[in-house]
Amino acid sequence: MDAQGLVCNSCAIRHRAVCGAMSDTELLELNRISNRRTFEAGQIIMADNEPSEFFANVISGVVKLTKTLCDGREQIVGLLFASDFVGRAYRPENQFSAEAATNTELCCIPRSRFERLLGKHPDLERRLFQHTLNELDCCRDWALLLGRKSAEEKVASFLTMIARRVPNIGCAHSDELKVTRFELPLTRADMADYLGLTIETVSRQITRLKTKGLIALDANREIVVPDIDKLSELAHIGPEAGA
Amino acid sequence: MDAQGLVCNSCAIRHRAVCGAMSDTELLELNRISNRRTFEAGQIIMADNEPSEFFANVISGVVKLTKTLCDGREQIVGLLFASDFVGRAYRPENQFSAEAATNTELCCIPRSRFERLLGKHPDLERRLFQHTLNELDCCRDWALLLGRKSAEEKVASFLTMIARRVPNIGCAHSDELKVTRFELPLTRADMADYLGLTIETVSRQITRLKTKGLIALDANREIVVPDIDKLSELAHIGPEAGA
DNA sequence: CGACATGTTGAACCTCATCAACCGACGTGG
DNA sequence: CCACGTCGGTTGATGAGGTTCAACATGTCG
Repeated sequence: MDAQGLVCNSCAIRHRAVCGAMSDTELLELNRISNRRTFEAGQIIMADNEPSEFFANVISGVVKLTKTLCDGREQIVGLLFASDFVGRAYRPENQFSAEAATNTELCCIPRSRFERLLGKHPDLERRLFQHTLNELDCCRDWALLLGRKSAEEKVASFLTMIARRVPNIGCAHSDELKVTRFELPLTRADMADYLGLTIETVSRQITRLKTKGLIALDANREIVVPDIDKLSELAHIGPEAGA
Repeated sequence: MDAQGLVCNSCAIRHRAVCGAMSDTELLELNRISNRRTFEAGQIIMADNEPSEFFANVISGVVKLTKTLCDGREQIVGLLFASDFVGRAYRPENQFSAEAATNTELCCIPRSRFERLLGKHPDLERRLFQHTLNELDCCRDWALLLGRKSAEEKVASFLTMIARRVPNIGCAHSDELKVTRFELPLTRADMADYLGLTIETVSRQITRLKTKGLIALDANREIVVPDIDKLSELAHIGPEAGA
């Protein structure tokens, strides 16, 4: 039974998440074995190379997947947003750790039960497969960014991606003027780890974009983008890439 | 019917490729709809953002997946070796182009027929899914490399990965002395595009490894690694990562 | 208030990119 | 047969883009 007594049926991410594959009756079954959990920013959800006993859907918040070298260098190899799936099917442990980047709400499902479900419902498995294919596409976009883009392009790419995937903050003129406004879900340190840069470089590039007039900061984490097209042009993002 | 009259049953990659999921009778079906094709080094197999009419298994050779920025910067976002799968299920086009890095032999299957097969054989789909999961793992390893490793570590990582995935060349002392010896399937330019470096840096790092005694060159493309453990130590590769 | 975390800015340094010259192998055509 | 161009690769000199180290600013919490 769901911890909060909520039913999957009314779940905010029901249609976009893997559960979108399931019929109402199947959802009842899923509902019985899933439970919501919250993680505070910084908490480890799944540890590197340790078996985890559950899978999860992200309901709200952002989860970062990180790899760490023995000498402490760190790289974020994936970001998960609402409706994304956490965990590695067919293998109990990941080769990276999953950590809450912000306060996060997850819908958790015990590993064994979910795998049984996968075996029974080909539609569910197919849906998860497609999710994985999309993740692979994103990862490859990111490889291009990490290997070939300048610091400025990296930061601009990151901001355009976040603008697309994070709920926008309404403001008076947002609709008429196409102003985009959102809260950064990551610290400068996390941004650096995601972009293959240092904190200082990220900070400098942000002030550079600011002086260029491409973005404005209402607070350290609150970004206003007057013209998202200009920003993404600077980012050298191909058609529909970036997330 | 297979072009060479070969049956899948006796295929060299039968057990490692996705077809490993299929029974003998199913293989007969697969055999009817598949055909072998060869591609010379440099030939495009699937073009960026263009629908391709077939999927394929790599039988021999190496295929590179590349993304190109509008200004010509290029990044290889994946390498495929024998038994790997080419193509994107559930979507006719890729967001990158697939190109033969060496002379390559592929086992091609028409897109529509293969997708019908996928629908009929959940085992096949599961197998392809697992293949995709592995590819995603590799891609994330590579993100760590691209984002956080030095040029020397990158080249060392690349060589250890290739040593593991490419058929080794036998030589007199290879067995007793644990000497690894293989042919590089990529030009320096391709290596640079894979590692997020320039040709010159790759070349310099190779000569550096040579003077350090970590590798030796019999020819430009023929690498001898006296002690693979030392090399992979320098590469800072975690447990079982790198491919 | 002080301690701590997050973020910005400055100066010096270093890795790697850039530009350029050069080498050897190979193929081609006069 | 040799001159020539091309391709893959190496090496050198130079400089720019990012890192590193350090100081400082701001905000939050006990």
